[in-house]
Amino acid sequence: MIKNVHGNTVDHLGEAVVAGRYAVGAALPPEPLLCAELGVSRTVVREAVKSLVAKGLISTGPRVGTRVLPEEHWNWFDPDVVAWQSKAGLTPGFLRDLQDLRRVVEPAAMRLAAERASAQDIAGIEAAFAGMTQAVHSGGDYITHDLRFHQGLLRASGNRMLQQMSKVLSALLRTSFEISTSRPGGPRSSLQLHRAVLDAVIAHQPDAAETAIRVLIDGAHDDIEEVLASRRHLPKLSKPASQLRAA
Amino acid sequence: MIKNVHGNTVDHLGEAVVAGRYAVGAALPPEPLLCAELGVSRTVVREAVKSLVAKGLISTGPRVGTRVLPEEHWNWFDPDVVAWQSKAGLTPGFLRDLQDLRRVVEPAAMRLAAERASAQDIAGIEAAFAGMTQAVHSGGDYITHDLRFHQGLLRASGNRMLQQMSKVLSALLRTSFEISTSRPGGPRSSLQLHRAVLDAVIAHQPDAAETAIRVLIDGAHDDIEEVLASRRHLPKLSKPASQLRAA
DNA sequence: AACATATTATCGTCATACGATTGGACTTGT
DNA sequence: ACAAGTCCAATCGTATGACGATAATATGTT
Repeated sequence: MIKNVHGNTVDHLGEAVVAGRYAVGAALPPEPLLCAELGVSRTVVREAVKSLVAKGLISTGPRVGTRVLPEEHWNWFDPDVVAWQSKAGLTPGFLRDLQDLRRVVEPAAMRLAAERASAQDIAGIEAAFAGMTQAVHSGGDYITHDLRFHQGLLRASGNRMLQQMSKVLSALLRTSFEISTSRPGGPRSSLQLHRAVLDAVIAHQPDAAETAIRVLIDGAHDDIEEVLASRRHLPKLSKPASQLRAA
Repeated sequence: MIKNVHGNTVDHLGEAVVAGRYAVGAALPPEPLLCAELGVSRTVVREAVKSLVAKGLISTGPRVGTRVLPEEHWNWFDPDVVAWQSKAGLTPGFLRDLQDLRRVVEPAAMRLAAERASAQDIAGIEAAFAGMTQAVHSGGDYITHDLRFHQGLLRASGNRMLQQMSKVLSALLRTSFEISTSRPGGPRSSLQLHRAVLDAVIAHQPDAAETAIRVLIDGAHDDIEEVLASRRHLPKLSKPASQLRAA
């Protein structure tokens, strides 16, 4: 279980902060206490704290302690931060932000991809699509290939920043996937929609690519909104898969 | 000059990595050497290295050393990373990525801002605009207020991720500003364009807001492309202001 | 009551030592 | 000579102890 002390410590502290275990502006326990709690040396605690500082989660200072920064300082494009948030439970607000982002970014990225995608890009996306197809027909890890599919398309946009968003958006895609698989015929129809996007990109048709991805996104959007509406009384949506299957 | 050892060390190393002083995949000097170079203890070097690891710039391992990761791992939404890149010199490729991003994000964000902006948001943006106006007429720090203006609008979108992009986009805005001020009547006409955006947001008119920001963005876009085209023979565009004034 | 001063909790930095990992050199057997 | 297994050493990883630096709090003085 224990692999490397530093990584575990960063995850533990990062998770605790993102989950809201310490209020914004409040101080974490002093370093000696954290050492005792986690059973590691001060060296490890300090390096872990520095990592969280680098991600904008906390700030430190002599006498003032280690304090949780307001959320607007958190680096929401950091894969770790998003992972911790996902683990702690995706709040409706966070999901909505992700949906906004996706609706802004993916259509534009598809346009760029249709204009710029290289043969290598296409090959990678085709491979991902093949994996999705196989997963639907003969069983397999659909979500992984689905993520690769979207990641490949963003990469094909040839833009560093758009590319990086795939890491963040994958949190939304995962949730979306959990929902769509709970409906009859979800994956099969989804497969066609994905194919349409890829075909448009291959044919270098930005308009068609944008239209196709919009259909895909809107479907996922409606699914998620429906679930959010039906669960409005719950503060958080954690472990979406199990909750949805129970619904 | 020397404020805090850790911050200086992180900046020094981060700058060196982003500037390409060490090739991708190559190893930085071993920790003891870095200690000697920078005149700090190993503790400081290690914590600085951990910070860069947290930002996705490098990875470490026993015997393998501290190696520079491929650029796709770099966290381009981290304010520090962008700042180091700006300091090292904005490459044409980086500027183009930023322009793509801006053209994707800002119009959509203006729509959201027009729908959701609170009175407090508006007040902040008005204050920034007042600062811009004053800077144009009676002299002052135009760029700071300009950045606040755009930052305020992104904040008004009510979306955490869009909000964070202001930090990244400000690198582009700064460059754009340097260029526009070098043309006759640049700031004055720019002021009108900004006013149009703000008015549309206040009036809750998403379409008008999007149209207005597009005009603003396209103007900046053309300016930058023109400069990039005229300087195609130069590998990097660093210190754009002085270079442009000399042109 | 206002201001200057001392106290102290907490992080910041340094120094040293040893453990853990891994790439490369070395040895060995065929 | 070559392949496979073994050993070695470079480098990061972790632990410990000490002292300096900083800023909030308490204290004292006018």
